[in-house]
Order: sequence, then C-alpha cells, then structure tokens
Amino acid sequence: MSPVELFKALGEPTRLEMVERLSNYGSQTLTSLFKGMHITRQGARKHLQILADSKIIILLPDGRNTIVQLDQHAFDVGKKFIAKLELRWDKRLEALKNFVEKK
Amino acid sequence: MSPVELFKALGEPTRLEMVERLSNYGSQTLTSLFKGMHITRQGARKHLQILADSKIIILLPDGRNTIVQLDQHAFDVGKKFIAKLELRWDKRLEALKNFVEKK
DNA sequence: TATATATGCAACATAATAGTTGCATATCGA
DNA sequence: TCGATATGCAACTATTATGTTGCATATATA
Repeated sequence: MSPVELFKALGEPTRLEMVERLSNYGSQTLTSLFKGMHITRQGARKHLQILADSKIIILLPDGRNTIVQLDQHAFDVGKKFIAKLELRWDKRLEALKNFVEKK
Repeated sequence: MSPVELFKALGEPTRLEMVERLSNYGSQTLTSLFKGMHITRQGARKHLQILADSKIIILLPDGRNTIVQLDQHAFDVGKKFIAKLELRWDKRLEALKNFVEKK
C-alpha cells in the first residue's frame, strides 16, 4: 500500500469519521457503523470498500452481516513515510548548521 | 489544521512528490520545484496553494521568485491523530484481554 | 414458511478536482 | 531601457469522486 493511497483514503470526512468510530467503539456491522451519519447504506458501502482496498479496514462477511474491523497495521505505511521525511529534514538542518559553523 | 485536510492534501501524487522533493533537496523556487514533473507551472501552483493552505509548506515571495519551503510542523497534526487512534485501539484490546481472562 | 433484516451491484446525477490555455504583471540583468 | 525570467489570476475542459435510487439476493426469526 502506497502512502498516497493511504492519505487519500483518510482525506475524506466520512471515511475518517468511520475510522474514528471503529477506533472508539471497536468492530461492528456495516449498518451500525454508518447509522447516525448523513449518508445512505450504499454510500457508506463505497467508502468502506475504499478503506478496505487501502488495507485500513477488513470486511468480514458473517451470515447476513458484514463485520467491519480496523486493520491493526492501518497506519504503519503513513507513520513510516512521515518518519522518513522528518529524518531527511533533520539531516539537512544538521548539514546546514555544520556548514554555517565552519565559516 | 484538521487531520482530514492534511491527509487530503497529501493524498495526491503530484503534491506528495512535491513534499518529498522539498524534504530531499530543501527549499527552492516554484519553478525549480515543478521542473521534471509532467505538469504546467499553473498546475503546480494550484497544488502548492493547497499545500500552503494546509500549512504543509510556506510560500515566501522573494523578488521575482517564490521560495517554497516545508513547514517544520507539517506532520504534527497527522502524527497526533494516528497516535490517538492507536492508543484507543490498544486500550480496547487491553480491556478485551482482561474481560476474557476474568471469565 | 413468511416476513423482516442485512447486504450487494449497477446506473445515474451532481459536485469537486486536476490540469490546461491565455493574458497580465513584476523583477532581474545586460 | 529592454528583453528574458518568474510569477499571478481567471476561464475553461476533462476526469474523478461522491452520493443517490432501484432492484436483486441471502439470512435470521416469529
């Protein structure tokens, strides 16, 4: 999963709220998850598919229900990406500092 | 800045590449930044405006140039968001573990 | 076995996004 | 000063994303 895809999936209000709900209240069925949100079941289903494609959630069919659960490693790619960029940032600042001091 | 806005800004290939370039090579002018990317200057400018609105970069007019630099705290909101969600996740797992053990 | 519940898929309408072209403006340097 | 360079803004187009309605299917449960 690429960082772009992860960020894109999280960069939509309805989807991010779904992720927060799952984080707060744990796994639940598709129907219970979108209730209270101003969207139809089919609309919610599309968002869940996008989150599943991005490996943020897992959709588990269970009889007539579909259980939605957060993927344990949902944010790993994002965390790594950010850490890598911040490391480079720091290294450049360090190099700049050394350069200035040597003058 | 909200997490949604941050993730949305980062969830686009051209913008994410711009952020990576800034991280790798440091601050540079608008023109040097988009060169080599398959996009016009005006197209690039739109993306930079979005990144600036999201407080990921800072646009500094300097004579006829515009210096683009990464904001030092660009990812803070995102890191906090992820940390908060993962903490909740862990707490729920802990509670579940305790519940099961007591049975 | 009916009936209610939970879901999936496809088609469509609308809104948002990405990217372009065209034109205007400002600044640097010979 | 004059040409080259660097930029900004507005209008337009094409593509993508969001969200809906409608219909079909599967599974609980009374």
